[in-house]
Amino acid sequence: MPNSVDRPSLSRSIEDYLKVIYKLELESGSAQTSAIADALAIAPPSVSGMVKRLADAELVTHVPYRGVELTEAGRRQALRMLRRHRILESYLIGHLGYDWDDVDREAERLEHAVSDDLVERMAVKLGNPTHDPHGAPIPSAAGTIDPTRYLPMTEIEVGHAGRFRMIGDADPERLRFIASLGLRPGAEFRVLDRQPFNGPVTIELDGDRKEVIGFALASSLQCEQLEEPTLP
Amino acid sequence: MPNSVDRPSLSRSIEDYLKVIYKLELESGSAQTSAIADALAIAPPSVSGMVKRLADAELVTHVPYRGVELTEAGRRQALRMLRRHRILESYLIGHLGYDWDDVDREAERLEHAVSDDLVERMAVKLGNPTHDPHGAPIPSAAGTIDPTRYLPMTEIEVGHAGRFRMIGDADPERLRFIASLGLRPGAEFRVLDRQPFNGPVTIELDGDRKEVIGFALASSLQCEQLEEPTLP
DNA sequence: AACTAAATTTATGCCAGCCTAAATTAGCCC
DNA sequence: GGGCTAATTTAGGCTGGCATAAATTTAGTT
Repeated sequence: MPNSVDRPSLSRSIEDYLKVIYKLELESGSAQTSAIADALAIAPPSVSGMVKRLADAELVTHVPYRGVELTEAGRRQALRMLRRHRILESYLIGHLGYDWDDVDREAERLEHAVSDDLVERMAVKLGNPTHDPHGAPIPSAAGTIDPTRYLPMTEIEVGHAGRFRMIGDADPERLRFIASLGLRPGAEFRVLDRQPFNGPVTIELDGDRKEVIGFALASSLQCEQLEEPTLP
Repeated sequence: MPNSVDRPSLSRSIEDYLKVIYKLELESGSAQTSAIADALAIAPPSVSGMVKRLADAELVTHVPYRGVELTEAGRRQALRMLRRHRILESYLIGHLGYDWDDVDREAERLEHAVSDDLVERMAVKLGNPTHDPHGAPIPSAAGTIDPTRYLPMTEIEVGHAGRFRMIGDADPERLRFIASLGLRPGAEFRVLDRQPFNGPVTIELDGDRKEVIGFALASSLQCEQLEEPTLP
């Protein structure tokens, strides 16, 4: 089986664009120029230029003034980057003593440099995990990913129990705050109170009453709503 | 202690130039434009251009038409790269199952991406080694390096014993050949015969007679000549 | 239907790093 | 010291990837 070598190996920039476009499609269904520019902290015209190149390389399709969509090849590459990132995070935490909250920067640097071979070696050392320490699913080497969608904590109904599944965020400060509340992937809680407009959510966790504050925070906590309250 | 952050962090290209210039200075005492171009597999005019930028950044001094010399800052950066490379090689071999002979490519990619923090974490996991698996000395985090110079195997006198110390080469084929002879850093041998002009060297190793062939090969084997023959 | 605000694209320009071709310099030989 | 050769530098060009300013399109009023 002649490994699919001799693909031109994407530039660091292109890899970042694909990753961001993938995330935007997932979160909001579409990837618009200004959203990409925002996420990459560059000016919108620069995105227009790159989008042209990505479309030429058939990694995205582009409808002018409307936004961009990953092609099959583009999605494959994006998932490959996501796998690298999450395997790297897992390895750095598991084998090199990195903390939950500050591993993202390092993984971000390395994901553009490691070979597929090294990623797979790390995966083996980790026991081929399917989820990273933040609870996020790790795409398989073949490019498939667990499609389960969870709810933001802000949408779980008052009185219901929930299980915290993953944190879709990499900001160290937020991660530290979440960890300080005792929220880890798999943790079960009950929603005691909830303010409208994605306001604070009050939960009971491990017998304690805790307040989860801030729109960006509670809405980035991906949870599953449990049918039967587990804390009656 | 405000860590020396906010240095502009050298580009990948610049890091490669500094590494190559360091090696050339070490091997032949001077670093000339064409030698740099050769080592990096780029055209000489490109080197001229980069040398100008390196000189502007005070990483090298440049005497037109004469060559280039690392400044103190340049040498510091070169040693930092060497430390990264050798720690990475050691870690990949020791903890991720890489082989002696094909670890170089991976380390070469990673050395531009890893953070100093990660390098030091790997060094700790390895027990702060002073030499890598090829026998090459690893610069300290402070930027000092074991200055010991060994002899190429081709210069050890017939009848004398020697100790193999390090292989100054990364070519996988050569490394495999050397490994197949049983030559590992620390191995002791006796020179039985030696052809002039860096020709083949015949040695006795572990009781067997072996022939080390090829100029580039035997001369890249750095050895120490033992005063008292150990195999009488 | 026309006007306006916001998003997007086009037009230009800059820098890093590479290239080739042409000009320059160094080193050597007689 | 003149001339040849090899090494080096200058000149000019290209691509990737960013920027700003100006033009264009979309969408939401009214």
